[in-house]
Amino acid sequence: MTTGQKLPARERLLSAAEEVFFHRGIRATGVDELLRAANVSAASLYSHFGSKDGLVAEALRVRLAEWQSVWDECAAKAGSDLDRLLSVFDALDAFRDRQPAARWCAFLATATELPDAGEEIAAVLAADTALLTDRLRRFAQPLAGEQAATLADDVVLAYNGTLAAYLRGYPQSPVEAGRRVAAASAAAYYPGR
Amino acid sequence: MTTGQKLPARERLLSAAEEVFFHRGIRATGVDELLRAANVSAASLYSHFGSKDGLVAEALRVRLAEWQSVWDECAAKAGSDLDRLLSVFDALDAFRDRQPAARWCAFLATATELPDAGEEIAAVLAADTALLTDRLRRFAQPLAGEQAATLADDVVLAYNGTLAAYLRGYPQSPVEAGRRVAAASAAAYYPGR
DNA sequence: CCCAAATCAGAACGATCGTTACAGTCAAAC
DNA sequence: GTTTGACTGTAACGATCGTTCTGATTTGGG
Repeated sequence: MTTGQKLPARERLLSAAEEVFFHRGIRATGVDELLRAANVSAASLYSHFGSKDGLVAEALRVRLAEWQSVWDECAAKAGSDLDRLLSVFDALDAFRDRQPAARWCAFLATATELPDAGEEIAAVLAADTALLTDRLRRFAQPLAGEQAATLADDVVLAYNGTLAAYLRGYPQSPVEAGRRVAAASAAAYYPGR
Repeated sequence: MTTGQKLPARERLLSAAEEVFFHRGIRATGVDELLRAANVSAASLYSHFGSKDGLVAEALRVRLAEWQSVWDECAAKAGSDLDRLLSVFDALDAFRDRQPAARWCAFLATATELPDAGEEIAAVLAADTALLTDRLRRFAQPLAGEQAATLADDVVLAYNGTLAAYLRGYPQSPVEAGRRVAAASAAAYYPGR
């Protein structure tokens, strides 16, 4: 089966939600299909999460926390200011290695699938963008000084483009291309060059 | 009303589909809601397009043709090889001026919303990517020579990132940032520098 | 052992989905 | 003036949606 049998129902639900919602799509996956994948009864879902949207929100929160911790590790390994700025691409590689389920970015996909999402879901999507921008602005500061915010914009854009490349199927090596583009952008901000 | 009353039903359907499918979402919009927006009866929809998916596919084909023609105009105005390569961003500005309906990219949004889309829809999405890559590789040739394909990859990635920026709400000026990123990438390929 | 919490299977709810059928209306073409 | 074709409004189809309910079964701690 897709999920270990001995975990409590709550964990099985989150695990199945990650697999099926972010791979086949949230709206494309009925609750019954999810329950079958998680090997869980309907009552368990609604007692734990209140609604399908509640489960989606919690799955997104879990995913955001894991993404942040993976990025933490990659950023800590960076040997230079530039490496630290580009560590978001290392994190993308590492994250996708252990989460091969999602077709592209779970947060952007959710924003597309649920344009009228409740505030609980919207808050997680906003937190993802906030994590990205805050951290990249901090990492860009030693490289670009006063222009750190603009360089961060460039890296976010390259990051967006890398994620969308998984969806489009082009370019074929998204992280490689994204890192190259981000590095070229960063080079333009080096003082004295 | 949203649509002129004197156009034939087929045109009203396509116009409403563009507005409502690509703004509120395809799955989020029921057929009944679309029929009300188009001021058309259900029988007209199914006699003209066969199914909801058929209408989606035709709306995407129309949109792709318009996008291509807008890009044609912008590319023709380019004053240099670099301008021609970056004209895809001018086209994005021009296209979104007259099509303020879509939340971000109709093709990538459809790929997200309908991961199991039929081949009719999938063909239009593939055609969009093919248009993008073929043209950008041609435009990149005078700038990057043998590395034209790689430069085209970079520009596609910056273009992807620009589109996704509309969805994420960041960076706040997507086209401006996308153009800047693409230009920085292109500069790295100039021969003799 | 016993109690209480967790979880189960399964039926059923009303709502909405995409689609089809039916009969009536209108305008132009012959 | 009649015929034809496009289009209309409305009702209904079966399927699926998210959710709730009932009642039995399992499970772990005192």
